[in-house]
Amino acid sequence: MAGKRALNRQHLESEIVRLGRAQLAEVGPAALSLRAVARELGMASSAVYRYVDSRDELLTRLIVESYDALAGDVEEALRDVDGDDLGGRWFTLGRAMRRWGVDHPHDWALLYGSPVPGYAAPAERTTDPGTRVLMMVVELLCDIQAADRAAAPAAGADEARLTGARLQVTEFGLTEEQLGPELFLGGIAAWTLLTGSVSAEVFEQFGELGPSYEVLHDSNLELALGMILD
Amino acid sequence: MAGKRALNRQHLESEIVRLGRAQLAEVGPAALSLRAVARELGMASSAVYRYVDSRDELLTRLIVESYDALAGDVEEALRDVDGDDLGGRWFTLGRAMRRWGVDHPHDWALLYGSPVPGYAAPAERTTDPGTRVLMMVVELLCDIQAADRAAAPAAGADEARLTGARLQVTEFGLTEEQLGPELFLGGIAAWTLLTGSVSAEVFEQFGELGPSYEVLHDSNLELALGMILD
DNA sequence: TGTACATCAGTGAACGCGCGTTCACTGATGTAC
DNA sequence: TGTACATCAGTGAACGCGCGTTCACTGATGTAC
Repeated sequence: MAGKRALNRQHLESEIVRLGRAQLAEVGPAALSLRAVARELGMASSAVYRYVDSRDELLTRLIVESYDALAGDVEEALRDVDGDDLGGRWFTLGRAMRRWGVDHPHDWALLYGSPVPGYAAPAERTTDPGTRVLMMVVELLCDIQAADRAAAPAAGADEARLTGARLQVTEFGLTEEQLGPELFLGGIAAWTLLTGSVSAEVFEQFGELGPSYEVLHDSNLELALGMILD
Repeated sequence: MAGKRALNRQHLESEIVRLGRAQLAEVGPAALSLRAVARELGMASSAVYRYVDSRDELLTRLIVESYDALAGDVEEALRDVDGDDLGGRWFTLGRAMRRWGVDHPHDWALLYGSPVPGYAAPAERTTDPGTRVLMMVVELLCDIQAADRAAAPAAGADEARLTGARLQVTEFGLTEEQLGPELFLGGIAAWTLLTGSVSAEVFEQFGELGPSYEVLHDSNLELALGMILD
């Protein structure tokens, strides 16, 4: 039995998320409206409540789905790269991330932009998908350390900074043998520069530079890599 | 003559912006409402139109005022620093910027977060205040070059990247003798890492790390400095 | 296979609220003579 | 200094629109015997 209802349900659930995403692109997360989705679906506004608990829940679904789409793209890009090519992995990851951000600017804003006022993402649903790409970076960092190719540590790293970093490394479930504090700090900076670079383009912080943003991003990736590798 | 009207006008204009800023912090830029401001002012909603052209104009005023407040804070912090202490200038600028962002998270979001859907900032009013801090970084870069203390350029900077950078340097009204393309690219990366670092904290992208963010920021500043100085 | 009952999908009205902006108007402040 | 007129501030009603969410209800799909 196909299960007419089950099928319809599946279809409508995905339609709602799809239309929600279109909404998002037009009016932004703060103005995301269930009524507008219902309208577009040709249903009474009350009907969508059969499929979605509330406006905020739709937002959560959009967030989770976006994190997964981004991580999926990055993962796929990394599949074609030789694991031993540490620098190549970083560039590939960084470029795939930019690609996704530029292709889905509003989804990028949802993940890495300003928080939505009045909405708090439920950690138990967003944390795991939200850290997938970061985890790939951490993996890369560990491989860099294993290959003994970590960048020379920054000059002025005092003790306070290093003990803080050690703490956070253990919070990731890693030991210092797997990921030293200096390399960890370099990784955080590299990650921050990476996301900042994509955000700068997506949010047009330098105006409309056009294709130059791609060149800038490569330059940023290069400099970021210098903080973790060599 | 004091000019009762002129005085009142001045007072109300600043009150409107002040209340608008409070609004912003509560509901975000997308939901910024003139009616709510009027309510808080105890006036009819139509009355604020004597002082503000439209909702979007209020948003513009908030943006311009925020850029100026941020730049003012940074400028003031820099006044206490020896101009020859190039590294000190960078740290001071970077820390002042973080301070302001952390103290005014919603204003930071307005300047460096997701664009407000349906609103386009009028370039003729926002560009100048919006680039004041960046200009201080550019000044620093020029001074670094003049002191012949630019960081060693990144390894893989190919010709395409450098000519792109040269173009942008001239768009800043500078010559290559004042600011070379490699240093310019380092400056962009440093700036991007700086804003990304503040945004990561303000937008709580690593969750609530608490005081660790300050330590991370210092680490990021240090690594960013390595891309421009030495 | 057919019937009886339970489940689910979708409706439409309602509640109570919000918004930006315009417009004709009253009453106070300012200005020119 | 006083009066006549012009300017400005603020009102309140209105237009036309939006929203999230609940609730009693109809009619279709599914299930157990």
